Amino acid sequence: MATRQRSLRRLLSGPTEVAARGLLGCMLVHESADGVTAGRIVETEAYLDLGDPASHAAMFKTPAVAIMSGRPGLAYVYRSYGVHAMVNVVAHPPGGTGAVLIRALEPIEGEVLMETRRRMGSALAWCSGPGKLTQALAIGLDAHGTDLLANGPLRLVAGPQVEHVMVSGRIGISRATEWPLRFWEAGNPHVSAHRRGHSFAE
DNA sequence: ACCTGGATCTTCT
DNA sequence: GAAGATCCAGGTA
Repeated sequence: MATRQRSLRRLLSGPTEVAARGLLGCMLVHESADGVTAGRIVETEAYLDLGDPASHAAMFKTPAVAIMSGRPGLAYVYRSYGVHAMVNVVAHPPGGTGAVLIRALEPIEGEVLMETRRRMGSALAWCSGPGKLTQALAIGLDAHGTDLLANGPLRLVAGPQVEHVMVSGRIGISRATEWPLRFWEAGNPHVSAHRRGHSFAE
């Protein structure tokens, strides 16, 4: 397992878009006071450096965003629409900038907790969106800066490579919408349903 | 100081 | 298909 975490560190130290694809199939685990919740990553988006007009790195110059240039594996967490927390994993080559937005999980552990936190009956509604999964796993802004590769309560765990990966433009943004930086596991029902069409296989 | 626009989700019609 | 909830950063003054 030390080996697995090492390979994750290596994955996250490469190009952000490669990391976004490689994170599919990995697990996001959170041990909170209430109990353990965990899910398998099935949808991601890459946000690049200053050359990516949709990336916070190019849009803001705040201390929080600066973490995108920090050590690969750190968590970049921010609030969206004043309501939702979004989790990103810092990933870029040495000296670079970039992060991967975790957009959807397939619930693996702690389903009862997830249902309680989400107050939604269907399992498909628990983690099928970036704002949903942070609520289901109880990930808040206080998680910002966490090293997800350290063995802490909030962590990433490497998993088998996903075989069938689909790619499309990123969604919910207004710039560089055609850049093929959204990745998901083909056919997985836990992928966010919003604007699912218009995609292509790699 | 004020205004605007989001990497969204839910609950309506 | 549309809009409200609700916060924060950046631009403009």
